[in-house]
Amino acid sequence: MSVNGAIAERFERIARLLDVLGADRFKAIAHDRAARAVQGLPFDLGALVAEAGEGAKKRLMEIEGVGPKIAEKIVEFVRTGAMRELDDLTAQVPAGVLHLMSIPGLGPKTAGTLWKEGGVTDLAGLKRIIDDGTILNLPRMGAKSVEKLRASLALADEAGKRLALGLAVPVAEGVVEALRGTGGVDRIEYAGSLRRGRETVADIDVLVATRTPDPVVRAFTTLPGVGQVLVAGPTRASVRMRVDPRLGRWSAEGEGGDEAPETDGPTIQVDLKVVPVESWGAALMYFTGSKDHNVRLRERALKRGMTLNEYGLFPDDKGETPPQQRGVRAVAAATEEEVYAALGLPWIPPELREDRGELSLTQTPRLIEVADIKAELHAHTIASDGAMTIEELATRAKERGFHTVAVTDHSKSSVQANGLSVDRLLAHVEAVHAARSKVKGIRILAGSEVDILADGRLDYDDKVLAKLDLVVASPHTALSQEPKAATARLLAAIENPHVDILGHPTGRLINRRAGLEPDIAAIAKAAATHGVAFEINANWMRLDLRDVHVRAALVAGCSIAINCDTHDPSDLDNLRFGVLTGRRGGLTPASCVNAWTAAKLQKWLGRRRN
DNA sequence: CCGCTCCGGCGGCTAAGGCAGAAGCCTTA
Repeated sequence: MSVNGAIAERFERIARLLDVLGADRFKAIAHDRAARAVQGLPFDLGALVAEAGEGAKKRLMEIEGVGPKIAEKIVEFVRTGAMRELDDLTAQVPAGVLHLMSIPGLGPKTAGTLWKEGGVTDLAGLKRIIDDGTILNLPRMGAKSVEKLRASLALADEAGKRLALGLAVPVAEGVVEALRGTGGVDRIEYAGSLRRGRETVADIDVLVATRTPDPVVRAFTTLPGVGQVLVAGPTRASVRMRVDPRLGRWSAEGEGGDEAPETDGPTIQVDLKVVPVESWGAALMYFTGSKDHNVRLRERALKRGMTLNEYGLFPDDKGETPPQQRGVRAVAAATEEEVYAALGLPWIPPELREDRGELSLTQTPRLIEVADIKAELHAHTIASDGAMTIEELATRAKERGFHTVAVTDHSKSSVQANGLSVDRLLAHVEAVHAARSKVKGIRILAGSEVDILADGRLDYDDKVLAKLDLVVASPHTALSQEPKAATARLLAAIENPHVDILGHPTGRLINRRAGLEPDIAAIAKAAATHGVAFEINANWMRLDLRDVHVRAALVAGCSIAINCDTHDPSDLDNLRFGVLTGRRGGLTPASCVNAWTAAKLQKWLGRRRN
């Protein structure tokens, strides 16, 4: 785990421990905020502390959400590898108590009560007192609560998991389409972290505007695939829904274990919120989040004498009951644009709503869009492990409106993917040249996805690489090497004069493999110097680079490529996920090589050739 | 604990739903 990740994880643990101990809840919130701030930083805290020396604390306090105490804990962790405060807190609470809170519906207060008054120290202990009935002796524990706990406990493993973006999107679109068909739906859209384009989601949020909520809620709770109905009121409902495994591609490409489709498939919580259409904008903001972004907006509203909730932005009359219930007229509510404008802000793209400084934007940034992408620069054919011929690949790319496609089959070390020997590669280059006369109207580049070996050498000699129009260099093996070795490895690849794009730089697989943890700032700096682009691999199982790395790469001045790593025609549909990830990192068309004109792209590819 | 504002102290986003226990707490979003 990266230093930032390790620190964030510890701050979160401190927050949860403070919650359970019933300590100052604002202190817990502060640690949660610090955790998220640290996670989103485009630089490494280990490096900052090392470089800044005595001034480290002061530098750290420049980070929003990091004050003197948090800064000291960061310095302490970087220098000693530990946080005494965390150790002290951990010693006060049995290890299993924090796991209790992973059960939906069981929060810190209940966990505290179960532990202190019920002697429960882990999930097994909870199960025991549910089974023998003694749980009923505890305060606020009735038959109904216990029954819910029992049901949630049975699904505890399932509920804690986050679902990959690429699996969640089809579920969300299915729900939206099904409900759109019920009568009286004015507007419907999915929101939440899915709309923000996060790589994984804990639940799916769907927002509906209608004058007749009852039939919509009823239709929702009886959709096919709905298991448990968690709550169902007049304006909101939550269910657990089965994810159809056929929706996603389950077997990983080439390397790594092929995962057998699970017979049941995973489940995901889906939340429905119903609002009147005049509140659409405010409700969409509320339901899109992030929570931290919303908190910032509400604070901003209060400072300006207004109050913001999911029904609108209202004048703040300090009333006891919510303003909309007293017929107070909203300052803004119908569209997101007008609510942001009334708060003195430009419309902020959902992908940036993470409380990472987006409230200081003065105009809406023009982020990359799917329609900007005019080239696929990482694609495989039947020569290695793809499903298409060169001609078919080129035809499909052309159909998408692309001006360029690069044929980049695997190199010789990727034996499992039928990587090309030097002789086969040279013949393949000839085949690509031949295909140019068969498929007109698109530029077909002869390239390779060449393995970056564990020590940083490339899988083909420079003489061979020199014959190619484009080289994507990617790590495929030795993906658990030490960060230092990983950094040196990727630096070596970047410094090779034939490399154009660093493909899926960390090799991580979402929910399956952590991948390399190089010093992103260091390799980004080198990539900027050598004119090498970093890839966002758009496959939803990869999304590699990830969002915060994209941001770090852009800060360093790198160009970014968004590639589908196409193996079969449907892979080009993954482009949207790569674009979302780029947007989350603040990527604009100017910094995305796939969005450049054919001429500009060609000029860039020629920069170190000839 | 943080940020703000002023150097010591104070306030900190908002609402709905569900349960337990009869007004309020807890959880989640």
